[in-house]
Amino acid sequence: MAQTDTVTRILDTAEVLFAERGFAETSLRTITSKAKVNLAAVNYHFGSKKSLIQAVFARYLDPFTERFHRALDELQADYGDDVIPLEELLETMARSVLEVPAERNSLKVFMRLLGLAYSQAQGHLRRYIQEEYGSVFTRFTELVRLATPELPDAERFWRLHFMLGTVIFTFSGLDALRDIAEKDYQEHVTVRDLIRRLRPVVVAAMQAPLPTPVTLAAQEA
Amino acid sequence: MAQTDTVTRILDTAEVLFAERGFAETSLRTITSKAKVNLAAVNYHFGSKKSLIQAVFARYLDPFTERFHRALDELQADYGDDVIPLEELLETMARSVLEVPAERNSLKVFMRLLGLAYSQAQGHLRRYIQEEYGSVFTRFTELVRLATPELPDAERFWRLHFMLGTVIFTFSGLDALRDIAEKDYQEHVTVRDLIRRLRPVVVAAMQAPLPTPVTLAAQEA
DNA sequence: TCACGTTTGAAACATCTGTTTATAATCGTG
DNA sequence: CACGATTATAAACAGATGTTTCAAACGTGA
Repeated sequence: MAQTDTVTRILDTAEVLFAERGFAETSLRTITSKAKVNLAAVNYHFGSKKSLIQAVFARYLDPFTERFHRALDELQADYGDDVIPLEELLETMARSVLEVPAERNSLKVFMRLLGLAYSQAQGHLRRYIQEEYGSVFTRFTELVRLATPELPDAERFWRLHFMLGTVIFTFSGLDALRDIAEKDYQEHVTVRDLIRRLRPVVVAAMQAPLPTPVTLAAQEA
Repeated sequence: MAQTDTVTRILDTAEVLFAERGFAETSLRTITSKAKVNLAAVNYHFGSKKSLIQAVFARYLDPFTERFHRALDELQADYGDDVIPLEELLETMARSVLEVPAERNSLKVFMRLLGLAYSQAQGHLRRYIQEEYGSVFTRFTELVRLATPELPDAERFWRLHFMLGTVIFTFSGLDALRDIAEKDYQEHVTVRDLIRRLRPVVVAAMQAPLPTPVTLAAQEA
């Protein structure tokens, strides 16, 4: 099939270029020439550059959400009415993320794309992701709520986003950080290695003591 | 002075547009028309768009590094040969960051720019910031090393970047997150409020137990 | 083999980009 | 005031961008 080949070749090329340089910094001409397809092929198969960007995300997020949902199903089946511990939830999420690009060798690309989705303006992207994949995260955060009853809702909300920042930021800048780490500490860092380092940090962060409440005296400006 | 007025009007406009949409997505025409100055003024006063971007950063980072250096001086004077506790170091850094845009009301812009510096390609920017302002961070991380002697060097390196991600990500997406938080939890979140919430999380993350070392059995692929 | 829908190809389109040029206005200073 | 330098302005430049057009090539079922 010539059609499918062109489509996947565009997607394969686009995802690494987007991950490397961002969306606005990657032109369709760069993509199509590197992918060895005609310039018009993008607009023919995807309609527009916007849609191409969304398609790139869908190819990662569709399998991820499906796996993540299934993993949460199993977890809930195992625990029945018992509360699922926080570590289990985090572990399950990490595993679901890791499994997605197992065939492809590009977890890096996946995480970098997520980072771009947050940091780049691209309003349409945030809306698309929220609408298309928001439900998994709602389900996940609800389970986290049950696992951390001692946390006020607002506190848990912020801490989850703190940790989201940690993960996305780390994997987004992975290459640069890895270079420094390798030069300074002579150790090659794999993604699994980073996840091993992240685990205790994230758990400790979620279980940190509550902040001191603001006293009236401390309120100024 | 007409010159100074044009220069600052360009910088004032550029920094908020950059923060809102990123560098590549903000054209010089957008900046100059919104700033009500001539298009050629940017190239006349700054030389190029690249240099304008760097100038925007310099206007934040110059005062910050100066304050931060002075604050660390005082801290080291107070503690003499004693080790400065981690909390003090973090507190000092937070205070230095907060003081910079006190006159301007744009801590948000400051943090968002930092986020962009990391996430956007813009190789020249990372180089510029590293060369121009790397020394303060070296000094800071060295003090953190003394404050956390139990951490292996590589572990501390990664944890510091984990926390950098937390902070930058949180403040970068502050507006969006604030909207959600306000809607869901009926509480208005100020920047000082967020810092109050961040403190125990960051401390707990830095002091989290060390990750379990990789066993030979667990090594696969 | 023919006809038809799908896919490719090269070229052109209009628009936007950062930068430069040449001229005019403005300012500070003697 | 007048002169020289600095700054502002409008116009043009060369190149890149996403998108569209239309003819050619292709694949497939009759």
